[in-house]
Amino acid sequence: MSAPETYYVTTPIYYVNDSPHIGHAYTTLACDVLARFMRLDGRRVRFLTGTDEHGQKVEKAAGEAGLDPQTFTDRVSRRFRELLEVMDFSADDFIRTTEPRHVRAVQALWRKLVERDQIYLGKYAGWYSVRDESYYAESDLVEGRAPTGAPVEWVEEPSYFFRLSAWQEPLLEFYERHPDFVLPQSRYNEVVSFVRGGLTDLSVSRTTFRWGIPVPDDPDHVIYVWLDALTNYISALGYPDTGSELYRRFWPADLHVIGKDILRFHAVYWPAFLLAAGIEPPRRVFAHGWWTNEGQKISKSLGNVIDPRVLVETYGRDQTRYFLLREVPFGQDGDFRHEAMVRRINHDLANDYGNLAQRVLSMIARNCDGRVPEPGPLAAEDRALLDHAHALLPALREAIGVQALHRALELIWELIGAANRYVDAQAPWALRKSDPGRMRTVLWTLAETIRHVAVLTRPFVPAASDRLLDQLAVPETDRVFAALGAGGRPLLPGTALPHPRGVFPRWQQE
RNA sequence: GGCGGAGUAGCUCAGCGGUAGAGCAGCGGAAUCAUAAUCCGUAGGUCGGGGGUUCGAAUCCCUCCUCCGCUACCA
Repeated sequence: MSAPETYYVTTPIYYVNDSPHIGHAYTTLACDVLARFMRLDGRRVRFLTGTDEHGQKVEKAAGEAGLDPQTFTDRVSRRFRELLEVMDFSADDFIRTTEPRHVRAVQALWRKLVERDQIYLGKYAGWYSVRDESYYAESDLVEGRAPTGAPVEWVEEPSYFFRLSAWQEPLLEFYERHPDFVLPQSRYNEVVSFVRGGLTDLSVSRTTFRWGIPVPDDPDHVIYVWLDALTNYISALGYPDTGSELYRRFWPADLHVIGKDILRFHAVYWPAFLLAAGIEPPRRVFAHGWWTNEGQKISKSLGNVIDPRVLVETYGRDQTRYFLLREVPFGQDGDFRHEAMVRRINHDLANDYGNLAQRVLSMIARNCDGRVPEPGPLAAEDRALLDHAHALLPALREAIGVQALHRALELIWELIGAANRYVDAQAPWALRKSDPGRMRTVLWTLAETIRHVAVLTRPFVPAASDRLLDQLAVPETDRVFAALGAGGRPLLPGTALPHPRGVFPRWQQE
């Protein structure tokens, strides 16, 4: 038996300057679904998230809170770790940039770059925005501020530079050879046109603050936060020990999921650093969009920040997960609206899905002695529904392969719709008297279809899916994709089923 | 200024050379197994404006308008 395929997916590490909000939850959610899907599909998965804890902003924020940076950072980092529980995220590792394993990796990468003559000592003079962690040319400034509106300060200091300019052509070749390195497509175009526009060497060290990883052999300098942060993707695999099991198995990463605001760092700087160090770049960077709140841009000053904790408490964990993934094509911006959320909960989850299960399981409970019915010969309509169910997994693989999470859900709901139509067309409640044998065949076909749906919704709405699988008495070991399809492990007639209970309650007007 | 994308039913969007589509909302009906949940029917919208190519254009070309993203520059 050959080794299972692997899958390495990451979130960005979240900056501890901020508490977790819907944006963080959204990114990690997407990764969680992908990780769960791949695990159920038999792949060996590594799902990484964590926190980015260095930099001037953190140093300042800690000072304002009257704490030393490490204490401050411990505190905020914990909140991000707690988000995993809140949203039911299945991360395999949580990395912090203040951990020794990470510091060691960053310094090793730095040394590697120096060794390969990719870093040189120069002098930096220019405008720097602490808030953006970014430099701006004089010409970028708008009324003395960064184009983002952030305040800037004049910085003049010795600095190490990374020879980014030397990587313009290699990067362009790399993009050309990997046309799906960046998704969505429009982001790929942006990246390519940015690099075509010319790259200048990148300042990669600071002497103006201390809270960071010291430059090896020159402790006056602290390593640029992005070089520091991006390295987490390999430090979590044990870099610089490239012979380690984790590293060999999982690098290069299959996917970095990010928000669109940090695309340049991931699609330009990161592959440039890696190419310069002789390390293979990741396979894909997917940049998703932003959420607005009831049509309004989300900002702290507006006070309309969405706390994932509140969403989960208000609407439910699976409901929140479903809404975020279904409401908006993954990659586009979305609008969070209470009304839309309620519609998704009641229509998609309670009515279409939950009620399908409930009506079928109730009929089985009442008319089949609470056991999986014994089907007779299958009619064409039965086969058609089962064929649809069996064909779903390959279709989902395709959608998931390009991170079309919304499309995957759409495909599943097409089967749910077909199953509801089938119930009405077959009218098993009428068959109860006219043809009980036929009724049992219909109910078995439906139960089997629901089994497929429940297994396939596990990555998206894990808890509810499992509650449904409990009701179908599907053993833990059969709740995987290998148990689906024509050669799978169908429900066994005669199996006793627990009393049916709804898995997706309707949202009640409060 | 440059590059890219978008403007299609009330809303969100798909279609991308061959007599205008989906979901949601709305309207009418059927059914009654079920969380009053389902199913069926119903969309008369100059496909942003104008011009062109074609037997035929949301669909190709030109042009204009509006919006969005990336990027550059002037000051």
